[in-house]
Amino acid sequence: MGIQDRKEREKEARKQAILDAAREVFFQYGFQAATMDQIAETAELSKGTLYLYFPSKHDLFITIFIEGLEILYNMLDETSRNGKDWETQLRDMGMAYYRFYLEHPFYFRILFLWRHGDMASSISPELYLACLEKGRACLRLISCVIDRGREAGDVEHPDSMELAVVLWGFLNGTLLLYEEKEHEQLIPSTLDRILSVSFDLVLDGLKRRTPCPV
Amino acid sequence: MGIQDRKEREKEARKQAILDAAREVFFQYGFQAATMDQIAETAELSKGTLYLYFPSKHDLFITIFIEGLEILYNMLDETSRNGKDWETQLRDMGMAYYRFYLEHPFYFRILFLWRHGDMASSISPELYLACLEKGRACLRLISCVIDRGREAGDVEHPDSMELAVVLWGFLNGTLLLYEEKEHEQLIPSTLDRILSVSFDLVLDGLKRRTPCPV
Amino acid sequence: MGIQDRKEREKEARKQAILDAAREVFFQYGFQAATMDQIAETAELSKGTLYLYFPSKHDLFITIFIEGLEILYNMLDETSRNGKDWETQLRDMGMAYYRFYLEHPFYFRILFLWRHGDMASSISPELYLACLEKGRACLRLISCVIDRGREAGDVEHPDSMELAVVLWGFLNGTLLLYEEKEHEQLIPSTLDRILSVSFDLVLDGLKRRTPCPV
Amino acid sequence: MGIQDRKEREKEARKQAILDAAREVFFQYGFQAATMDQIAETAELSKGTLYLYFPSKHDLFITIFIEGLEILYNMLDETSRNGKDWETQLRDMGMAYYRFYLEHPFYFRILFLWRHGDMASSISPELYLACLEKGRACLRLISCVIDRGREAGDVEHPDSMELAVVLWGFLNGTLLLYEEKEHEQLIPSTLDRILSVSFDLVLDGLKRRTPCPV
DNA sequence: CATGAATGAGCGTTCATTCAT
DNA sequence: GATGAATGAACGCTCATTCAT
Repeated sequence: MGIQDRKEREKEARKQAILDAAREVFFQYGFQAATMDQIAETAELSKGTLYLYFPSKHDLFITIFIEGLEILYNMLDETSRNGKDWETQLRDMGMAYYRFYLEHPFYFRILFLWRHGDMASSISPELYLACLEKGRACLRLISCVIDRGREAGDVEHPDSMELAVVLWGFLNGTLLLYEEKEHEQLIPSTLDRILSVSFDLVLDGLKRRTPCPV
Repeated sequence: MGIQDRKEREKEARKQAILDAAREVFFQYGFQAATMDQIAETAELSKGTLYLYFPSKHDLFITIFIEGLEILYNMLDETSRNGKDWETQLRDMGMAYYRFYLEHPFYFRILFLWRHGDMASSISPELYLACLEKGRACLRLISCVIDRGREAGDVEHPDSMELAVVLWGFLNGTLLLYEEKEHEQLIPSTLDRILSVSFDLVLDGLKRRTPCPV
Repeated sequence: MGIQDRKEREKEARKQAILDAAREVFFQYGFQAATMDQIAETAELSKGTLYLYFPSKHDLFITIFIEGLEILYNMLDETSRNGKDWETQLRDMGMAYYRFYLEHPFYFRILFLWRHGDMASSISPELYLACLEKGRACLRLISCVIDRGREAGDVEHPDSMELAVVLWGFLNGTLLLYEEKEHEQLIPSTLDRILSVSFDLVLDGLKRRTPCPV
Repeated sequence: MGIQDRKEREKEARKQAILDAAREVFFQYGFQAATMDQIAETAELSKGTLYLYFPSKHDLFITIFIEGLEILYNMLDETSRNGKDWETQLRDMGMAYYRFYLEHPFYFRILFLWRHGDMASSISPELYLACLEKGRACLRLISCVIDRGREAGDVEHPDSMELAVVLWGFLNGTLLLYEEKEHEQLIPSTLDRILSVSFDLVLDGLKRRTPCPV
């Protein structure tokens, strides 16, 4: 029985080696510019072997894509369990996303920056669905926190999932601004400051506005 | 005398025909995947003719890119002159951007979605600077409106350009969410609703919060 | 009648303008790399006009080629009339060729360096024959001088045309050595010196060797 | 063990097949006019395969070029060891060059006839230096023989390398005359005769001229 | 199972030549 | 006669994928 296991393990190890190489190459060059030759060489494997483990360049890429999604999800998930009040927690989750952006800039780029063309049509349906579901899960983590705000009476808006989408878009858009090569010449402020302003603004906007008497 | 003019007009018309074809192809496939063959075929011209009017694929693309930038700028600019109070105007400008997105979705994609690689290095410096300046001009339009809010004492934050960047990023991020092919399965709401929520939230967040007495 | 003449003259002038441009461009870039566009632009004429006066790029080139041949011929011819003794004259003609090389290096290159591929097959037969005849004429000038050496009893070899060919080849080969980009690294001497050695050697070799008595 | 060897041999064979095809095509058309498509078709391989074995058209060409250089060097080198007296040996080396020309006319053309443009700039420096050094080595072989003539007191000129260059140029120039397509109509003698005359003339010119007493 | 040699369609760009005006 | 816009066949080179071993 051990033989079977070992083979299984070796196979998995090989797959990881390929993924490691693909990650490195995709991170450095992006999807289009990366070549299977580069990946094969980096993995110290033959090009043919790549196709034994992954049916296409697209699939290889989407696997890396999902990795990033999972890392992001886990960072958000962990934060969502920190037991703080909803407002602090929401801000923490924003910061967690920011940390993801800082610590895994290449994953961030792959997830939100590089266009994937008609990738959807060229990858297997399972992978496609897996991507979707993971994205939904991230949004759910956020909407849960907002729900707590609503339960506390701090948030008025009735649909917390909608708010989650809005917040997600906000943060994303801000980070993306800084991904442009020219951002220094376009934006007169650091990302840190801009994000700080964003958080304040969003949280203020989110909180129920009790009309001031008089 | 008419002959000269007619020739001029025909030449311009041909240039437009090429741009029309290029727009169509770039819109459908993006910069990388589009080919000069496709553009030539779409324009019903030979490939060589393309190079009579545009020195390279990059130049063709950047011309389309700038078209989009100008359309967007003009829509924002027009709105910025509508003479309404700052809050309404800011909302109107957001809606103008939204209209741009709705009416020119492909331009939107070209401007904000598709990565342009190191396009900067392969286009003429003048074009590059023109692009940057146009982008800055858009941000200035926004910051001007915010300034009016500050002057009216409604906005506390001292740096209106920073706020403009934040708002721009917010709106962008939200729109981008809907650019994903899978958005229907990811987001449980229409873009209309999401944007409405966004505007409310941002404007509420923006306005000076006079601490409620008591 | 004057009108006819003027038209004729204008036509000739146009042809010369084209040739001037072609010469400039061919000299700078060689046959292959030169383009009809460059020539047209240099001539300040349209590309179509070039084809009105010359049936092809090849013909244009061969016309320049013949120009060079005529210059060379005239320089040799002039020298051949200087009335000096045969040995001095032969040396003078060698020097004339060297002067041609120095004063018209681009013509030299066109005549002896740049390969013309199957140019022969793509130009008109008349031009082709004209080239040949001019080349023969040059050789005849040399053989005539040698004949005088034979008549003077200084040269033994019976066929002066053969000797002319040999001398022509000698000089050519020596000059060609210096046309290689790398000649400085290959040849440990200046062209002046090498040619001086060559002339001495050839003239010594040419002169009848009366076996030394004893 | 044999498998490895066989693969190695097959690879080498393929490389040779490509070189054979390239030789054929370059010989027929020269560097510029030859195309990779032609070479691929001649080799009965796909174009991509060519690039598996040679990184560029230039490299393919320079490999053929060096082949020719080595053949020539070896023919000269072999002759330089024949132990005969210097005069006979020098004549033999001339004949060896002539044999090279006769037996490898296309290599001759590649080495001395076709311009290589700025090939120097597009090949690796090592290859470039190797070419130069091989050329120098050929000249050295000649100068060594002349040195023996000087030591024997038969040659007066003090710089045997200079003489070697002169002789090399002489022979080259003569052979080149016969490379012109039109040589039959230009030159009234066979190459054999012309070379024979050349050798006599050069050797006579080379030998010390003891002034005839009386 | 792993290899890596082979494929071939495809790319952006060039340029001699043609031809309607 | 003169124009110059249009052509289209090439070109050198790339690279995702296949398949015999």
